[in-house]
Amino acid sequence: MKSYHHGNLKQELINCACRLCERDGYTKLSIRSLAKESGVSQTAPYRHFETKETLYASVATEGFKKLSKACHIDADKKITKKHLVEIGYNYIEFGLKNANTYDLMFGTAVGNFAEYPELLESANSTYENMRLSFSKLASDSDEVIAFKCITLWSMVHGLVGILRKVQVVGDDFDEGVGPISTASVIATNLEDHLDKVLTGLIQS
Amino acid sequence: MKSYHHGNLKQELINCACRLCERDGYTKLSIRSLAKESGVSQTAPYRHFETKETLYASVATEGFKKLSKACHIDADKKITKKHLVEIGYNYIEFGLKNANTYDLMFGTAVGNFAEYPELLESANSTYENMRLSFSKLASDSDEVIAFKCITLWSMVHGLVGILRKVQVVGDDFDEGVGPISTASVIATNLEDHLDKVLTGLIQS
DNA sequence: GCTATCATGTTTACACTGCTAACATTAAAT
DNA sequence: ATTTAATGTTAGCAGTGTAAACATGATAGC
Repeated sequence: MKSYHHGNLKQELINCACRLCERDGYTKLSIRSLAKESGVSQTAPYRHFETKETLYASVATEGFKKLSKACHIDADKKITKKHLVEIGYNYIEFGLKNANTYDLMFGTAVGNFAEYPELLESANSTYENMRLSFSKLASDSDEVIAFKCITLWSMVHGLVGILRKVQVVGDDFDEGVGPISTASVIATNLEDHLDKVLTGLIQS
Repeated sequence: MKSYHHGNLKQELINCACRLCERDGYTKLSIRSLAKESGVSQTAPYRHFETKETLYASVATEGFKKLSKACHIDADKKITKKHLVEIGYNYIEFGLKNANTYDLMFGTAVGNFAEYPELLESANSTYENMRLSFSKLASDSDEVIAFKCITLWSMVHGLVGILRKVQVVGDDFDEGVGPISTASVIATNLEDHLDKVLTGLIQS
């Protein structure tokens, strides 16, 4: 006894899209398959998402919320360098374990965040969280804090990219000092690595 | 008086694809439009590229060759830290000026480089060039050299990603210490920034 | 030089996609 | 109770990747 109106279609579409995006990558996701999965007509999603990019933006928004949570450090306690390393580590872990969603968040599938207020908000809040943590480590100026924060972010962001690129090739290629094995070494000693870089960053 | 056989179709398709990919982004590129552009039937490209991914791989290969060239330092002269900063700067410049091609090289459009020998070769050779430059700076062990090299690479790779993501939003958003203006500061002082990070890296 | 072969190009066709327009149903507002 | 707006459906367009069957012509062996 299915009613004509679904009742909760938008949220169900988003949930479904998040699941399928992460499972198969966002390129494999089609609005039509999504509609079928929710037992609704092919064009029903268009009542809730103007274009496919709008749907992508919703998935990316969810992604930033999860990333925010993964990188959150309890604000009450005193922040040490160890905490920052932890943030970086958690960031990288998120990027590697949610690789397909991560692509949607940082790739070009969603062109301009400013067109999607919720997305812009969730992305900015991820940044604000990180910045707050840095601000509790030392009494730097706002500019220096922001600078360090962006430096850490680009560092871990870059590592996610390189590690992923190198992982898929497989490790029977460059025994020794090639990019694959080197990246592996970095990956297995991530905390050490982040610690070194952050030490340089914090002291300067 | 056009002959049935084109004569140089494969190379023309690659050139055309490189141009269109960089102009419109690889998602806008279709095999059919490419064929039309070369004045040939819709399915002719399939005689030269098994799938669309194979075509992508060719474009990415060209990309790595250009990147290699952009990051090349003349091997004869003595390498100083300044040269490494220059490499990093050139890398970032390439990533920003060839953003769409860069996506193809480091995104997920081409899944596994190992399936495309020429691509794997050109990507590895980019890495080897960089590693060679590092090896001429100090007498580190191969492992340390590789480590530093991957660290610089992930650093600049991450900066390209963050800078691009933040650029499209526009700079009338977060006056002061938001990610946009901070990234702008880093961008306009790229040499300084790389110098700082590299100094920490080289001394450790 | 003649012919068989094979690389390369064409035509046709299928299943899929994003998206629009016109219409149907029902919940909410007046 | 009636109007209206939100949400759903159906039909259809133009475009896509790709496979199969066929056409053409360059080239290799006789």
